[in-house]
Amino acid sequence: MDTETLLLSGLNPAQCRAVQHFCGPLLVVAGAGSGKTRALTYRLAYLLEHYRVDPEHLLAVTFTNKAAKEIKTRIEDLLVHRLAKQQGHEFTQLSGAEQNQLRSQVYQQVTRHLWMGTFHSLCSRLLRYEIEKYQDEQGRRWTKNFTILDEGDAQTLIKEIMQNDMNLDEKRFEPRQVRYTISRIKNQGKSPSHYEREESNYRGRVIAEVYSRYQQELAKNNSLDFDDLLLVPVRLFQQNEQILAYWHQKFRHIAVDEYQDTNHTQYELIRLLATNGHHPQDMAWENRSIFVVGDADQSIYRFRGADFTILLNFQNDFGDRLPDADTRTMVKLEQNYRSVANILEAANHLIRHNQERIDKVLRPSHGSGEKIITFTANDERDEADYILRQLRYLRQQNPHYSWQSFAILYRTNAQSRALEEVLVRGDIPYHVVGGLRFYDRKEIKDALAYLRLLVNPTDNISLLRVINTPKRGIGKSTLEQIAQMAEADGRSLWQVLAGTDALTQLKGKTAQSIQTFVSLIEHWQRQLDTKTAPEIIQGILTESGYRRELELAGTDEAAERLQNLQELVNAAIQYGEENDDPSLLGFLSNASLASDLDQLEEGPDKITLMTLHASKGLEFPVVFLVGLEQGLFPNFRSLNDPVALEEERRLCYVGITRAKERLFLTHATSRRLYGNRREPAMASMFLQELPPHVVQVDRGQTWVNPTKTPPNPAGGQRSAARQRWQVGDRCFHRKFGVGQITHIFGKEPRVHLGIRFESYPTPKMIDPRLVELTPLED
DNA sequence: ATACTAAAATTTTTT
DNA sequence: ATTTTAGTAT
Repeated sequence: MDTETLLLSGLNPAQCRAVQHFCGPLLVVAGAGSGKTRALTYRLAYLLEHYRVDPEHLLAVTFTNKAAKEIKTRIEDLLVHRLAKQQGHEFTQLSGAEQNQLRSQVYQQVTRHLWMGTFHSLCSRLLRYEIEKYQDEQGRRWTKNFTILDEGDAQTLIKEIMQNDMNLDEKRFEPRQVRYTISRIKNQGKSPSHYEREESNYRGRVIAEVYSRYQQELAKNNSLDFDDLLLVPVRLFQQNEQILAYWHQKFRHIAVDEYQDTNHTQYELIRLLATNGHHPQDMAWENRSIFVVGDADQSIYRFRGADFTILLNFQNDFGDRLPDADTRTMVKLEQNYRSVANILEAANHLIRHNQERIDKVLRPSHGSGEKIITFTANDERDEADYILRQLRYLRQQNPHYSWQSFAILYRTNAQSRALEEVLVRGDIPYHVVGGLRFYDRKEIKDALAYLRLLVNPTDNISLLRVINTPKRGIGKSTLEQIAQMAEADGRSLWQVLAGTDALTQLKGKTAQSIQTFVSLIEHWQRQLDTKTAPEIIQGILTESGYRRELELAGTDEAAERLQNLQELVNAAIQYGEENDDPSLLGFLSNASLASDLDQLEEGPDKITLMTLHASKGLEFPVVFLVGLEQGLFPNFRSLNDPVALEEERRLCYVGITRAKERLFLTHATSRRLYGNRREPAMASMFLQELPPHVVQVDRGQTWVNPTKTPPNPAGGQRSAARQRWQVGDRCFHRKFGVGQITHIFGKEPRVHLGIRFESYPTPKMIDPRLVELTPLED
């Protein structure tokens, strides 16, 4: 079988057209579940294998690091099979050693040369080569050891500037808001003075001032924030023709996934690389291409600067004006391979309520399936209980469902707590994606700060983080003195500490502590070229006393922290194995840019809890979409803003289209917020926007799948479960034995019983509709 | 310099 | 309700 057949078999005609695309622009409009990742992967493999493109010339931008890894692996798989065929073998029949040999050959020749990753990771990689040629409009410069500030660090820095340097009233200027505004200004490519000219009111002047000081701080710390990571390459390309020319000729074939979530800086970057600054319509596209994949209906990152009109404008931007341009520069993938027809119909019907979109429908490949179930709960606890019951029931009815088959999706991270409590109680294995990232944990940030300080001693933020962690008796007043000395002659904190003048000015004990700290750091710095990252981390943890402090604490929390630090060492080892020339710098970038989703490995069998945003690109046989309440989802901040409301609807569309077989939509009439109850909560408008004939309301009398016969967990004794219980009643439970009712929670028919069992020290909470409970006569 | 206590803020989504 | 921040006592 030749390459052509191998790579095109099993694809539909539209997918084939996308895969076979060689030069010029192509927009692939890919609805949810239409095999877009597959098309992208095969296209890249096809470029390499069929058109013989040198892997050096490919640039592929993915939305997550995980997606990049996946696509790389899949390309490797395709190429490995192909190579085996060429040598007259069937890959799967080769011995393990031979398979590994082929894999390593493909890796050495092809995949290791690919530039594939998120915008941020690709830019940080490019900047390790180029940043020393860059200077900003103030003439400030950075070195390749720059630190990447995460969102939290950026927030803290802005807050410090606002209260320490500028004495601003926090009531009038919320640091969060200011950070957000500055990020927006930066993404529009505006300097502080540029912004001030446009917004010359008081607020505008203040924000411009914070922005200006913030950039100054970043430069002083040799640091970049997430926005700079994208902006600096763009500026560099704009100010230096030769640099742009180099990268333009290197990246002859550019592919971008999730193009609808591209922001203006990212767009500019792609435009520059693809066109070398020429007008795209004057471009000669021989041996060059720009290939983007996206779906405007799944654009959900407007708050981060994403603008889906960039996708809608693609053909104007990169296409030509000839009459048949549309058919030559666009492919539509509308065949959905993921979900049953009922779910697709609901998704199609919902999204049609949006004004600002291009009409498109997803065509089903499967039968209608079960109806979508909606359920109204009393509160978030009741909602979680309902899900627990359904989980058990579905598992019991369908042996092919494992825990991995289920996902619970919600609008806000805070909603996970109530769900988790019930899942723990119900003994259901689960994991939460998002929320607190691994790299955001205190102990991990501390360890990373040590590493950052080693490679980038000008990084004051990291220095301040570690100088007194663990406690060394170097306190606030000492640091203030040092900061003043640094300020006075424009040195960094490290330069002052490492210099001789600081020690002479400070008192004996403090000076001693500082001397010890400085020697430690210098000691580790000398190891940078000889030791590996994991070795250095181990050294830091031991020699700094960090590990000992945790060991002495002896609490569960400390034990967990030690465990996490060990995980960090493991992560560094793994990074070393996965990368050709592993460097500490690379590991640090990786840590700054890793998302929680990237950590998500194929692990033990668990159900998944995550936000709707995090679920993008994933699929599950059964999806529970919870908290469908007006004000929560759609979020209250979007209720008066039609544009924001449409984004919420797209988010709902994304959620619905994650489901392959079953979809459950729940809402609660009352929900806890800030500790007090907020009610009544109206059902989400999105529920009214679903086509009624594919929806089945679950009223709770039958907690079972209403389209089938009710289950009978009590084995014909269901009437027993219907009994009205009273406090003091005695009962028998299959597992816990004889007990007595002590409490009744909730009102019929959804009650929970507090039961004290003779065999159990504390009262158990039992749902009589869920477990068999036989009444006993006194 | 650090440990403890009271108040005040938090919740939209994230590379 | 929980978690972060500011203030005070040791």
